[in-house]
Amino acid sequence: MELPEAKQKFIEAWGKLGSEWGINRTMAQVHALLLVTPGELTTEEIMESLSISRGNANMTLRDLMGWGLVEKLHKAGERKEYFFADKNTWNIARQVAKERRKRELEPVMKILDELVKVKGDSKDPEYATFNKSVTDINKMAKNVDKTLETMLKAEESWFWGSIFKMFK
Amino acid sequence: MELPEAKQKFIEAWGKLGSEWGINRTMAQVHALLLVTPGELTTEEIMESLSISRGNANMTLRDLMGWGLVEKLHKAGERKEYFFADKNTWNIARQVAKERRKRELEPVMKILDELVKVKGDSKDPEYATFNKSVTDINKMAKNVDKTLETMLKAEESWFWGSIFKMFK
DNA sequence: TTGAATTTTCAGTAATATTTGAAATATATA
DNA sequence: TATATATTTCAAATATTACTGAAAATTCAA
Repeated sequence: MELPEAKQKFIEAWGKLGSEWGINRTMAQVHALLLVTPGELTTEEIMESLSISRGNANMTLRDLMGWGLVEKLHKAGERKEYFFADKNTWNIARQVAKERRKRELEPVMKILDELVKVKGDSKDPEYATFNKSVTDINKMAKNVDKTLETMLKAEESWFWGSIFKMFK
Repeated sequence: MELPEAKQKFIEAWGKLGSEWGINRTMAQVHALLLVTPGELTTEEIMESLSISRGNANMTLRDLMGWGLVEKLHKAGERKEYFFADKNTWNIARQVAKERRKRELEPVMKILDELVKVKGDSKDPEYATFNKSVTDINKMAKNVDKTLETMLKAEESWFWGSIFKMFK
């Protein structure tokens, strides 16, 4: 396989994976493009390369910056803005984990905390079932949250090293 | 908060979380409904409870069974089918991990394995950047895969216990 | 078998999400 | 300040995904 085709495949695969995980395809594709590009790209080049409109490119890049995955660069004497992605895979994973934790896990945990407090007659199967499910899910959410917290602070090699000690 | 309202909130929250993670809202809601219901429900009861059509209920239940999250039950002398969910949270997490690994991680890993093999001139920044990103992502994917494998085999308390030893 | 009860299918419709493109706004330079 | 260049916005168009409802198929008891 030649490089241009390989890049294309990578962009497609990353886009598909993103869409399966609630991230819009174009956003994942722009990210992928920047990951396999040395240096920086202009909006124009991204539009061209992925055949997307100016508006789409602009909004997508803004979103990616909001996720902390992409940054802007101004070159001296140039009007155009240049975009590049952090290519450190561990940083990417952490950044995604951090944002999803904040945007999705936290709100759900807030609701679960409310629901765990709901009182009722523990002899009533309706209540007992509700309470058990909510309590268990709440515990799991807290475990996931703690694990993410550790991950966010960790060095990559330490983190996987610790994980793999589990196998033995 | 009263039980019926609390159930409603739980179903909504689970549905929202699902949709943020690439699982359709109705599917997550039906699952949530079964999680807070003691015993089993018929298609009719699910339709009624969530205000969805027969067709939707039928397809959603089939999908949930495909994910291994819901099972059918036949009661002696009855024509109707009854549905219930496994309420063990650890089983649910494992089941979801297992399916997503198979459906999404595996296909991506197959592509990454191809892309890692692509040859080129390591002096060429285009190639070097592509190769580094793909190789790094491939490594991370393999680490995630191994971790999932461990999780799939593990007892809940052992798994979290091991994870939390990492904190110290 | 027959037929009532139940489940399944799927074409058509509805709801959501994404994308476009052109106008409005902003910005740097001369 | 004027002008060319670049960015942003957002209503409308398109594409994608999910849902409905009724017809077809299946199932089982009589």
